[in-house]
Amino acid sequence: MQADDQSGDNLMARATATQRKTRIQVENEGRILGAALDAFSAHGFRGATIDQIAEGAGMSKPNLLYYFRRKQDIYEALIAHLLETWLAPLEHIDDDGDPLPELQSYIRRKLEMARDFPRESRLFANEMLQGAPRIKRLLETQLKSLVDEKAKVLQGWMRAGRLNRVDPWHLIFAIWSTTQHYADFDVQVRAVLGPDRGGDGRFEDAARFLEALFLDGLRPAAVPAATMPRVREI
Amino acid sequence: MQADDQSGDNLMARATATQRKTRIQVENEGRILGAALDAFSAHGFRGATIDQIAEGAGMSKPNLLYYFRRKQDIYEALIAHLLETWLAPLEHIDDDGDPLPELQSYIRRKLEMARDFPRESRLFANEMLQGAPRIKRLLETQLKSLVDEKAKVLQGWMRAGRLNRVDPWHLIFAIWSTTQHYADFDVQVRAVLGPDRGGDGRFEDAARFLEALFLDGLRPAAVPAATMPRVREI
DNA sequence: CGAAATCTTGACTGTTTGATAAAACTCTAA
DNA sequence: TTAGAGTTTTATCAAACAGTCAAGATTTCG
Repeated sequence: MQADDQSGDNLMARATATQRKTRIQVENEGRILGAALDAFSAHGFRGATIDQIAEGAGMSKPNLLYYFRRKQDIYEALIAHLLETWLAPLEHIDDDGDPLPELQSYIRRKLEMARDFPRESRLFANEMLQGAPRIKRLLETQLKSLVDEKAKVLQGWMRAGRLNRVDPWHLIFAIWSTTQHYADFDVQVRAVLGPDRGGDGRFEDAARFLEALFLDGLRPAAVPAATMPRVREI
Repeated sequence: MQADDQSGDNLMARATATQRKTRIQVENEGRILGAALDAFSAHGFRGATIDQIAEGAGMSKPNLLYYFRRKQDIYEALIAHLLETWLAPLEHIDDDGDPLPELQSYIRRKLEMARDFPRESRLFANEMLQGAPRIKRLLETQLKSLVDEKAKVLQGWMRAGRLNRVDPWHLIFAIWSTTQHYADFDVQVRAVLGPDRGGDGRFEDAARFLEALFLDGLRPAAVPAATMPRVREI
């Protein structure tokens, strides 16, 4: 652990004690973070500029810097908030549930996030492309332990013959990559599908395809009953 | 097609006619493009700086600008070269081959590219994240027609009962995303797999997993012979 | 109301960045 | 060997950039 605990909250510095947020503060910070999400998700940390964000938020640069003292503070506020929501669906996978429905709803949720929060997905992708300099430690601790935990759930299902035996870590990677692809590579997806199929229906088509791929691909094979435990009802 | 055919070759401009490249030219352009690939793939077009690239190439900034007059020229030279190599594996899919082996070798080739050319993969990803401003037209024409062509090959196999019926376009997206994930999200993959499994063996594990996922998932289902054409020998 | 707290702005600073000009140097081929 | 093509460097520029400051405007609340 280290001591770089800047919580994007520079107002604390000038106030003597912790204090409630003003109406204007809430409003402006929201506008700033929204504009910053646009900028950072499209151009990365270095490529985005404060002027650009300020313009997107409809305020002057010094005014923006009144709420977030440094460019980094805005970025870190976004990243911190991002990680929370980004991992929620994975946490939701339930050991007591049935394998295929659990995976199905996980895939669906991740795909919905790609559809509804594409900027967040791109921000995350951008951070990864840069080598995750700001969150590498978090990935190695928080993320790793969460994924390890869920991988063991999947392994349990596989041992019970309720799921085809594959590497559970790589399975999770595959679900991440295929779903997030529809946010991160949206331009490409639209361009390749063309005006007809690249419209709003593309997410439903993707959902259908991904369920076919993962669920059929992972359904336990029909093998002689002697060599493998019976599949439970689903 | 359009007329923006700047082939990153600004030396033509000052020479009266097309001329052969000097030893030094070849050497320096190579060093520049290598350093630029590092910079652009990690920080995107806006985030990368000429100074950074010049330093990576071991030369002064004005010297670099002698070979490529503008930052954009370097970037465009990279992108142009990238698209060629990036689509080669897809073109290689053979209508006359057998479905599963063809897919298997395509997946393997794409995964090898993620392993051997991660910077190229990240450069491409970065361009996508920014909305592909410089190659959108190419995606809509060249890429689309190539993917359409191969999707029809897959559809033919599906109609013949040699491949499970899924959306072929989304199948191609899935292969792209899962394989490129190992280049673009490399930090995350390493962090999650940990020091033990995140080493050099991760690509072989990934290959094993992806083949299990795609090939088992796409193998034609065992259905009554009457309802579906017989599977050809493979 | 009116004073304190909060918010906004214009003007500014030092630095980085993309790009240019011209002089100086090096290589190459006749 | 030497003229000229090709290469490198020094010096420089204007714009873009992150961030500061103090003064003015607005909101909040007793």
